[in-house]
Amino acid sequence: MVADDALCSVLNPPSALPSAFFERDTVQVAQELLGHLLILYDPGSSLYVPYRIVETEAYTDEDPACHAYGRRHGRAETLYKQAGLAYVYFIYGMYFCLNVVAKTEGRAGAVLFRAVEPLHADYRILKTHGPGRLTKALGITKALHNEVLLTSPDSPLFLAQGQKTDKMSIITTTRIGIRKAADYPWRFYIRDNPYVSVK
DNA sequence: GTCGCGATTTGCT
DNA sequence: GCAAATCGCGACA
Repeated sequence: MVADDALCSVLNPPSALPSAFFERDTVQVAQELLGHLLILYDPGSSLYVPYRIVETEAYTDEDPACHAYGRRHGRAETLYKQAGLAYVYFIYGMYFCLNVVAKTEGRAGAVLFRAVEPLHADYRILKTHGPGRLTKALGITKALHNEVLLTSPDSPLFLAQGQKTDKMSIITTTRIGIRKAADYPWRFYIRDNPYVSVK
């Protein structure tokens, strides 16, 4: 467990979420990731920088909008591999999008990170509302594609247990920026959080 | 405030 | 050739 406003050192690393957390239904994982933490390790200061996950979307192999839909090769191959891997792709000629593979055995699927909230004051100036801005602010590139997002302190980026607040309520909507399966209610965000990309 | 455009990868038609 | 899980900027109202 990490104090929400604290940076952690290598001597006291945040506890990563177990791989079993991601070996479940993709839509359920997308919902439950809200309130948990994305931790970025800064090698310069040897500190872990925490961000609260405030907005996610789910994509599965039965979903026409998913890169794995009807296909099992190319970049989408990662979506069939083990849960907890990073799936990073380049889009619109300019932006990266960060996902974590989350699905039951034999399936394919991932959760897209659309927005995070920097928990440490020094990082609150970053623009992290929106999948493109988020990856730009955190320096996430295709270099992280296929990296494991579970182990600390080996991974530069991983997911950790957050403090769930009693009053955190979750809004469910349709996903942003897609035409296929535009009616699927698979986008989730924390109500009233200022870092959510689109209210 | 709202609208339209350009950035220029990836993979499918 | 073109659409896509996007964003920032400049034009106009």
